[in-house]
Amino acid sequence: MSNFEAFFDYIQQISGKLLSDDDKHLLMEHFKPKKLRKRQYFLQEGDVCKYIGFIVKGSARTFTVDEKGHEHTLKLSLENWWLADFESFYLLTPSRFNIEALENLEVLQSTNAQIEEFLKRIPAFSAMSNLISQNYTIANQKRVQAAMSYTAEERYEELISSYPQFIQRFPQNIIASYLGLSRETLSRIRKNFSK
Amino acid sequence: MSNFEAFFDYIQQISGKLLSDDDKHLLMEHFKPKKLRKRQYFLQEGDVCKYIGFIVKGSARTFTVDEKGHEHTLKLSLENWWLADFESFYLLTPSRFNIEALENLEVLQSTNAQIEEFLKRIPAFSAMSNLISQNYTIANQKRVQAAMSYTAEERYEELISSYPQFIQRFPQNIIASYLGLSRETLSRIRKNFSK
DNA sequence: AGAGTAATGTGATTTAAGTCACAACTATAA
DNA sequence: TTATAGTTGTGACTTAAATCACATTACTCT
Repeated sequence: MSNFEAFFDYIQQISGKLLSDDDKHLLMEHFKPKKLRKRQYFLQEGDVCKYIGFIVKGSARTFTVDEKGHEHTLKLSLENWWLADFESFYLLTPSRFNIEALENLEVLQSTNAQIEEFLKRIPAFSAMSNLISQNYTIANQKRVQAAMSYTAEERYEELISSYPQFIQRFPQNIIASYLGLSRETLSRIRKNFSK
Repeated sequence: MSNFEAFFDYIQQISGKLLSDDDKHLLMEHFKPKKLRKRQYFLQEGDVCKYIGFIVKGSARTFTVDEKGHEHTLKLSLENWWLADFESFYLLTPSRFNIEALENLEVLQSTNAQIEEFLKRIPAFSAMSNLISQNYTIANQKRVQAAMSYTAEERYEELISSYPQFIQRFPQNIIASYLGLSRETLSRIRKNFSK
């Protein structure tokens, strides 16, 4: 099935290791395809994040809603990214986040217990996991730095250079909430930019 | 040596696995004790972060200086934490950060190549590493959320509840730069608080 | 012990960004 | 195809926090 081919390629490419036929069967057996339509929820605030999803097609955002009703987008996720609230997923605690499909979404999903199995039994999976952890750590560090040290304009420029796809693919109100800005401020920054 | 005892305890406690005598010898052979006096640098901007340190005693901060000369503290680190710019350490790229001892500092340090060896050869070390990655991911997620969604007051309250030690141990200008505030604003927030 | 440096407090002023309000435009769905 | 909801732009006003300036207090180093 083509979904899985892309997934296998991803694991092999990141890890630099090959998956055996047995490995592939194990993964196919325990990763379940799941489809969400635009605006459906992968995870709702208060629920435990039981599944981690590998995005085959589509996009999603992870966000909170504060007391004033403002949404704060923590993460935007595209094809070949992992989708979960890792805090809730690892610790099995209720999530403070919502994860919503921004476009029709196809994921391959599995549980924490299964992931532990894959890590033990599939060397390529384990190597991929370690590298992904590293990348997340690096990306998070950058994001913290940007949030703390940069002005609104600088954060927008940084986003354009790091994730140009986001600008194309997501509406401005989502981008604004990802950058920690009001949509009006983002609109004004864009106006200055185009000059 | 007592330095290593605390280190071994840490690994065993986090991983839930025991270190064999061989494991311990391997670690002692390749983790080198290093002392820094207050205000000395563990890492300077522009250098590659060749070493990761396990803090046995003391504290440090990871920070950048922007064009206006303002310092932004990304991370504060205490005993039993790991000290490195992970981006530079993993990728061997020049670091954008400085890491400075805030108090006299004792670390056990090792290189990326050695860490790879420990991960392969010491199950307790590998298990510890995976759990630490998880914890970092969770902590970073919280920090991003706080930076993006919370007001100055809320960030200060959150710090008090998450890391009360920080308030005792670090001067206010450092805390302010960690929270992404001017020192004056932090001073005023504290004034309100004590009422 | 005393000079020099670093850390903190506080008022006055400025500024970046948020908020509010409304208009214009663009999807989407019945 | 028209009604409805969602998205974007823009002006007027407000506000949280930064900046500037100076006083006070606490370290630390020889």
